Amino acid sequence: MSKSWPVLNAVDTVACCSPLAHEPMTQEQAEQVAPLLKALADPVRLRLMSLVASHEGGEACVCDLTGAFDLSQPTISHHLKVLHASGLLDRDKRGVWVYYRARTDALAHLAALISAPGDALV
Amino acid sequence: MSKSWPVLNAVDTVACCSPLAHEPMTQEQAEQVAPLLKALADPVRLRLMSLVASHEGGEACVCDLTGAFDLSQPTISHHLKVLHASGLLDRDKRGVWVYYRARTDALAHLAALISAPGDALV
DNA sequence: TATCTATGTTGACAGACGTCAATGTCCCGT
DNA sequence: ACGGGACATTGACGTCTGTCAACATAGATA
Repeated sequence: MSKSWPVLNAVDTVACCSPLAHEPMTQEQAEQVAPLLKALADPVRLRLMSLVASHEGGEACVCDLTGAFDLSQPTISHHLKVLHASGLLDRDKRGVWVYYRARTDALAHLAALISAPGDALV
Repeated sequence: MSKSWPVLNAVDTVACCSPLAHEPMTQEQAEQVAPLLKALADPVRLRLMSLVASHEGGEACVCDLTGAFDLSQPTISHHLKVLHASGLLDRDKRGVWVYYRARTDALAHLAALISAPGDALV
């Protein structure tokens, strides 16, 4: 429980710490990273991330997304909020529409953390 | 909804499908992958994976793990069961002890799926 | 056989989570 | 100013999840 480093948000923590298998994670690191994975660990949110990331221009408005699911609009809005709050989606309101964009850097850092040792981090 | 490919377990699905941002995931793919992420999306299980993966020999018995947490032994056993059931940990009973080993291939495939397009899959 | 030790299982409980209907807010066109 | 469309928030509901105490099982050893 050294708690020596400065306060970082979840994405920064993912960016700074070692791959899963290189050395044991501290409890603090785990508690910072787990919410990011939890945000991704839902079928609807996984598809939302995928739809946004693969959409032309790298961004999509809510109206592009709701049609892909058999869920109510508030439910989609809720999932987008979770992804935005965790730092995996950027939010940009333009006029009446709200556009979401995938934080590919956050995804890449998460991927680097999960993968086996030997994978370099930025 | 082509549902044309044969039944695969979660790890195989991760191995076969495209990175998150390359093309939209199908609902079926998302429902196969999400449980893997959900298994990782807990601070205790993240640290368990990290402890096992970074332990000498690449494996660790339960007795090596329980001491790192302020949790009861049944709780650790429960988390290990979740990780094993999802295919992220291999289980090997030798005598009285049970050894767990990280499925680095599954982790690598998960990481490849999460990361941005351009990352090749095996 | 009896006992000890390492690990898993069961049952119960509080809290978190996904979902929806209803409502609210903001912006644009008329 | 008014009305409508795009999106968010609220409150409620059932379900899932993490945790523990108690108990069960299986292997080693005497």
